[in-house]
Amino acid sequence: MARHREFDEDKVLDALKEVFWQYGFEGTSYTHIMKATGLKKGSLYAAFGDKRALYQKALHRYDQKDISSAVNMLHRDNLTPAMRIEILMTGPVDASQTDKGRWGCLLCNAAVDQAPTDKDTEDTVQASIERFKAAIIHVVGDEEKADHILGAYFGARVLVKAGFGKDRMKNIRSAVLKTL
Amino acid sequence: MARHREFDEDKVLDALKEVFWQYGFEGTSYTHIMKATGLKKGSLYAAFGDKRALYQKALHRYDQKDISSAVNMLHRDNLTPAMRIEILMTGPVDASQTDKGRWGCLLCNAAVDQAPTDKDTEDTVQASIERFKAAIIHVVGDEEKADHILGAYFGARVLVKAGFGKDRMKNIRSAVLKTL
DNA sequence: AAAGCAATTGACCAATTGGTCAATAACGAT
DNA sequence: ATCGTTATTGACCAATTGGTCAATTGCTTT
Repeated sequence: MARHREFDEDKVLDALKEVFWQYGFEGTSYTHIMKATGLKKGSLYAAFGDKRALYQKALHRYDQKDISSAVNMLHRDNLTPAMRIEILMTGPVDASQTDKGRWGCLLCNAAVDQAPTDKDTEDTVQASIERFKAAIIHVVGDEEKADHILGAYFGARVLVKAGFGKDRMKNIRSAVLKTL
Repeated sequence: MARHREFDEDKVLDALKEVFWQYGFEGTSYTHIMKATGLKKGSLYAAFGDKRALYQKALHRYDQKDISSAVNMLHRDNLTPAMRIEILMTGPVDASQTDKGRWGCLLCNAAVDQAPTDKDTEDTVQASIERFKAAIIHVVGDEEKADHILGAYFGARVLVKAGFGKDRMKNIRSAVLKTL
C-alpha cells in the first residue's frame, strides 16, 4: 500500500452536492469547488474525474440522501395518504422562507439546465425522478395523479426560486390536497 | 444625423430571445450571440449594453411575444374555461415532441438559474409570471386554483426538459382539467 | 465635395475557465 | 532504513470568457 487519503469522502460528496446545488453546473467553477471541498483541483481530478464526473457524483449524492428521504417519508404507511402529500407539499412552503430554499431542488435544477444537452445528466435525472414518482404512486395509487403531483411539486420549487412567497406555496399545497 | 443602423432591431431581439432561451444565461457566450444576431460584440454593446442587459432584452421580448400570446389565448372568452386550460396544458404535450420544446419555457429557465442570484432577473420574471397568473385567474376565477395551474404548468415544462414524453404530459393535462 | 457624426469592425485586453503534470510528501512493505 | 506506491500540491497551460477601443465605413447636412 501507500499514502492514505486525507479527506473524508462522504464530506467531500456532500460539499459537491451543495455547491452544484447552489450554483448549477456552469455557474460552479473550480474556485467554488475547491473552497467547498477543501481539495485542490489535482486531487479532485485524481479521485473523481473531470468536472462533469464531479457533477454526476453530486447528482447521485442528492438522489441517495435527499430524494431517498422524501421517498422514505412517502412510504410511512402509518400516515394517511393526505398527510404524506401534505408533508411533501410543505417542502416548498418552508423553502420559500429560507435562503437555502431558493436553491430549489437539485434534481429540478439539473433537469432545467443540463438534462437537455447532457445525456448522462438526463439519464441520472430521469432515474431519480422515476424513483420519486414510484413513491408517489405508492401513496396515491393512480399514475395520472402521481404525474400531476410530481409536476405540481417541481412547479412549486420553480416558483420558490422565482421568489414567490409562503402564501402562494400554501395555495398550491391546498389545491394539490383537494385533488386526492 | 449620421450613419444608419444596418440591423433590424426586431430580428436581433428575436435572435437574443432564442439564443438565451436555448442555452441559458451562463451557457450563452458572445460566440453564440454573435452567430445568432449577426452582429459583433462592439455593436451589441453600443446598441444594448452588456451581456446582462442583452439577457434582460431577451426576457422582455419573451414576455411581449410568448407570454402575451398565452395571455391573449386565455382571454378568448368565447371558449369555455376548460377549453382554454386544455389549450394551455397542451403546450407541454406538444413541446415533449419537438427539439425546441426541450428548451422549455424561458421564463421558467430564468426563474431557475438566474432569479435567485440576479435581482433584475427576479423582478422581470416575477412581473411576467404575475401577468400570466392574472390571465389564469381571469379564466378560473379563483386565485388558489390559478397558483396551482401555474405550478402544474411550470412543472410540466421542467419534466419535458428532463425528457419525459407525451403520455406523461397528457396525464398532467387531464389531471389539471379534473381540478376545474 | 467637404465636414461632421454615428454605426461597424477587428484587433486587443486582463481575467478566468477547465485541465495537466512534475515535484513532493506520507504512508506500508520489505 | 529504504524502496515502491499513492496522495497531494502548486505552478503551469492553452483556450475562452466578457469587455474595450481606435480606426474605418457610410450616411446627412451644409
